Amino acid sequence: MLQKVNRLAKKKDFDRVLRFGQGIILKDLGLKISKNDLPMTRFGFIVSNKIAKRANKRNKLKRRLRDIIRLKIKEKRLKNGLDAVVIARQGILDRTYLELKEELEFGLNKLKILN
RNA sequence: CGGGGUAAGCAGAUGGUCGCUCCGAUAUCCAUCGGAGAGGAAAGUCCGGACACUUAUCACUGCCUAGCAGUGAGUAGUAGUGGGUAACGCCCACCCGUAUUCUCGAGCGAUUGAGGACGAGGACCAGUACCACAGAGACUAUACUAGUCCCGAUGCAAAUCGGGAUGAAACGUGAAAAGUGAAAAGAUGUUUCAAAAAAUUUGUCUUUACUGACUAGUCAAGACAAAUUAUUGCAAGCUACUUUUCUCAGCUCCCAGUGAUGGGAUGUUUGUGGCAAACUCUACUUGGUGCAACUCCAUUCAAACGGAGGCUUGAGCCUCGAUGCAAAUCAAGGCCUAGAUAGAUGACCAUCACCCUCCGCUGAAGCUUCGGGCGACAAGUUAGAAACGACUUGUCCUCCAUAGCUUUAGCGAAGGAGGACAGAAUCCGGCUUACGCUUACCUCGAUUU
RNA sequence: GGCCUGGUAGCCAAGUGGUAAGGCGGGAGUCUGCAAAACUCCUAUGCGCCGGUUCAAUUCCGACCCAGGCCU
Repeated sequence: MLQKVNRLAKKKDFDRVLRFGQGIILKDLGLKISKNDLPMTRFGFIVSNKIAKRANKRNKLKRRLRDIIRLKIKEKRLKNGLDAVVIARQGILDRTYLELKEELEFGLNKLKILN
C-alpha cells in the first residue's frame, strides 16, 4: 500500500488529472499525468466494473499495480510534483505481475517522468 | 465408483525482501517498540429489527396540550395449531394431507406398530368474476331448432306471422358433468340377439306391354338381397328415475388435548363442480424514509464543497449449570475480538506438507481392430448322374501378433501442471444463491462378487 | 452503500390465464428496357433462466441471471 501522502484521493484531483492531464494509452493500461505544486507525487488507480464483476478481482489488480508504483517511489526513480492516474483496460486480468510491471515501466518511460 | 441431502469441522504452514491501517508506550514531530487486523457466505438486497429524522393517508376520541395514547377506515403483508424471539415470511414441536403407503418390523391373514420424504396447509353455504376448444349443459343444468297439436291475426284457399303446449337420446365431449363411491331391489328407455310373419323403399335379374328399332327408357308382375318400421321376450348389455343399506363430508352430544385435531355415540334431520399464487371475506401484523439517515464544527447573507462525530461493548463470544421434547430462556464465572474512506488487512520469491484431479511408466483383464495360421459351416469351380477330395470366396471359433479404448493394481524423488467460492463499509437475526476438502449418517444410480 | 425500472423474431415493439398484433428487415414474384417506388405472397428454433399454483403460464407467485437509471 502506498503511504497516505502518495495517494490521490479526492474526486476533484481525479477530475483535474483526467481533464487536463497528458496521457498515453497502452494495450492493457491508460496513464494520465498532470502537475501539482506539491513536493511529492501522488497516484490514483481506476478499475471499473467492466473489467471484472467481482470486487476481489478488482482489488487484487489494484494491489498489484500499487505495489509496482510503491517500489518505484521507494527507489526514488520518479520525479516529484506530479499527479498520475492509472486506468485499467479490458483484458488486463490475464496479465501476470511481470507483464504488468514491464508495461507500466514502458508507459512511465514514454511520459519521461522517470529519473 | 459416481450423484444428492443432513449435521459437524477446516478455510495450508514456515521463511526472506518490501509495505498498509488502528491502538498503547517512549518520544515530540522524524521515528522506535509492542499488540490487533475479513467471511461462511463479508455476496444477492429477499424479509425482519436496532438506531436516526420526519407527525407522518384521513377522521374521531382521551390525557391534557411539549407531545403521547387509543378507535375506525385506508395501504401493504402473512395464513393448519401451539411455542420461541426485539421482530419476522425465520426456527422448534405437534396436527392434517399426499397415502387403500415410500421404507423397516410383527402377524397365516384381515390388520397393526415405528420411521423417513414432500406440502404458500384459512374460507367458494357472504357476494362478484372466470372456466378457452369440444359439449344439450361448465352452475337458476338439460336450452334451441325441425316435427306434431291448439289458439289468434291476415287471407277464398294454400300459406305466413305471433303465442301456448308437446318435443328423441344422454351414448359421448371435456381437465372437470351436478355431494361421494359401492351393493341390492324395483322400474323406464334403448341396443344387440332370437322368433314369427307383414308392409314400405332401394338394388339386381327374368318375363310381358309400349316408345319406329335397340344392348336405351317407362309401366306391370315375379324371384333374390339389403335397409327401415311395427309385434313378442324365456335372453344379454347399458341406463334416466325411485327405494334401501353402507361409505364420505357436515351438524348435535360425550371423552382426550392449551389448540389444530383425534376417538366414540346419535340420527336420516343436512348435502351444488373447479378456481382465492382472481377480486373478496375472516383473523393477525402494519406510518414513511433510510447511516449517501442524522448531529456538530468551520466558512457563508444563505447554502454547497470540507472536517469530525454517528462507528463498533454488542439481542457479543467462551466455559459450566438449571428449565424445556425442542427452538430457546435464565443464572454464575471469564474475555474484549477489524474499523478502512479512490477504500487497509497485502505484493513478490523460496521451501515443506497434504490430499485430490490430469498428464507419465510397468503389469493384468475385457472390448474393438490391420494382418497371419489350424479347424468347422455355406456357396461356387474342378465336374461329368452323384459323392469324397482339392481350390476360391464369405461367416464363425480359437491361437499368435499390431494399434486403440476402458477398468484395475503397482511405481513414482524420473518428472510436469493445477488448488473452491469469494473482500467488511452503521450494526444485528434470518432466508436465498456460489463453493473446495475431511468425518459421520441417510438416499439414488451403475458395475463387480 | 441504498433505492427503482426493464428483458417478447436480426432491430423497434403491442399484448393478455386459452399457443402471440404490427412495423423495419430478409426471400420470391408482378410491374419496368433496367432499377427505385408500389403491390402480392412467403419467412423466422421468438416471451431471459429455473421451479411452483392451475386442466392450461409469455401473463400469477418465488428464486436466479443480465441490462439500465436515480440518491452523493
